Amino acid sequence: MSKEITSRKDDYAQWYNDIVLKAGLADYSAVKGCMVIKPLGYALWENMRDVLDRMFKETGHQNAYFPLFIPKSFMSKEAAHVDGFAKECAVVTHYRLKNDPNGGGVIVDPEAKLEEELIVRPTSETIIWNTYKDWIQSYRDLPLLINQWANVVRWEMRTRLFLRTTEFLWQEGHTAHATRDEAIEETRKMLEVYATFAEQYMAVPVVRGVKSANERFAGAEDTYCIEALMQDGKALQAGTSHFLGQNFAKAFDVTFRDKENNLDHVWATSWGVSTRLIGALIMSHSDDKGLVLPPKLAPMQVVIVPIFSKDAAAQAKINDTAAALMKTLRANGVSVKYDNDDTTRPGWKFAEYEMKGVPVRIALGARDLENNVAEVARRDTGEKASVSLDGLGEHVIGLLSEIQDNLYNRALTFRTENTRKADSWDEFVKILDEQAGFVSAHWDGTGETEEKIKELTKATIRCIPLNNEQEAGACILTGKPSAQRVLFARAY
RNA sequence: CGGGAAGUAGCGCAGGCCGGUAGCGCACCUGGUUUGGGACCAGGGGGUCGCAGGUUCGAAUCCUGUCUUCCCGACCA
Repeated sequence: MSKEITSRKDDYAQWYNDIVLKAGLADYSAVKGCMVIKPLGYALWENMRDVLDRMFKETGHQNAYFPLFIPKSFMSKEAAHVDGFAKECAVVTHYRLKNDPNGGGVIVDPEAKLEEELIVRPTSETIIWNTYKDWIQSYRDLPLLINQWANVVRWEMRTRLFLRTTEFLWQEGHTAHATRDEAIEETRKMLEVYATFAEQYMAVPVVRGVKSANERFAGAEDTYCIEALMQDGKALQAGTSHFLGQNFAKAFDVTFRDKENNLDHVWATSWGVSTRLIGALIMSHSDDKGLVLPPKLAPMQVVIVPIFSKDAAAQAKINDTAAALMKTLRANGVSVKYDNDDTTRPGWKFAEYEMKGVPVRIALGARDLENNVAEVARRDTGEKASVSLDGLGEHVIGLLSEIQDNLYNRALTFRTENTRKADSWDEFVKILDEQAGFVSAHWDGTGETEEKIKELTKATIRCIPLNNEQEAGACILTGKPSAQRVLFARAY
């Protein structure tokens, strides 16, 4: 296997693939469009999931689980929803195989055709709302705040590791409320949970905003989103939170009695983030040496690499020093590994842990111990320093926190530098072609104009930022009046 | 489904025009020396050259067909 990875600047897509494959996050699988998430990738997902799950519970949500299969008829109950998902559904038509009477392998048993086909969930609104009908009778049953950790399948034409796979892992929250305002508040609250997670844990700065009608979730009244900017200047939708109005409640007839005994449909939200976040993480921080992980999510935060010594006493001292350091770090909740594998050499280990994104590496050799120091290398900047063994544990803990902050600040600076205002069509196109990034520009508010801009430039409206500054202007394409700028970009 | 490219060892590739013993790098196995940025020496294992036909004394190589994969579009978290 080649040890080199393609440079970010030469071929960003290839660089991204190299990182995923060579750092050992995931692999292509036997099933086209699906991927195998390898232990490192899965450990990362577990860490993300643990933090998010805690945040969901702190905001009053409970986990539940709904079926993988959805009766086909459910999909047609909400008109916009079926329009959005019909083109990418996997369908189960039979429930049995049999030996091929003509020899060879097995065939689908034609006798075993399902009366009603089952859809492999592309998202669970329909099956969940069909269930909520039975769970909700009274305002006393509200709000209903449920989250599900699950896999979903969307039969996409083209896939990319983590960013768009046929099957992916995610969480989907589905809530029901007595009032419109309460549901909107929930939608915004969960958006803020996502934004906090992205910024404080992933160290990825995000723009909180609302989608234009064209980009809205199929069946939503409003789609809120967090948008991040990747290192190649393309935007990535990192999470969405939808205000569903009463659309699904009406489609599945979910009603409740309020305190005055009036009957009304409930108000709904849904929100989700997926393994795509791992793609966002990679494309925000990593470099030509491989993955760079934020300390708060890294499965391994510190690795200690011994420089073996032939002198048994010196070697024993190296082992003892490492053991003491590990004890201190573990007592402080830091995950640390002592890599005393003697079949690979230090240089190989250095490169390997850089590829895997381990935030801090400590090298311990006889020469260091004579001077009562260790070599401490940080992954984010590549800096190496000799640090005294006295208080090394505290130093490392501080360094992890510093790396976390540095990654966020670096990404924020990148985004700030790559967010530009355009006031004319020429300027708009020029920025997209020559510099990429977010472009803040006036738009006349119509779907037709948005569509036209997408056709001409491949750029879409990523969002209308929340608390957007109101400013009179003219649409960059049509010149019609506009009350505010919106954020455009080419996107994943 | 349109437009490109490629299928040869686990991975990455050469060979192909000009048909004649199937090669290289990495990885793997054994033994030894090593260990401060992807070690070195010696030895070893592994391939019906995508598949099916054809031409030929002889095909990885030429011809025909076919299948698959990847990249670029349409679709999208």
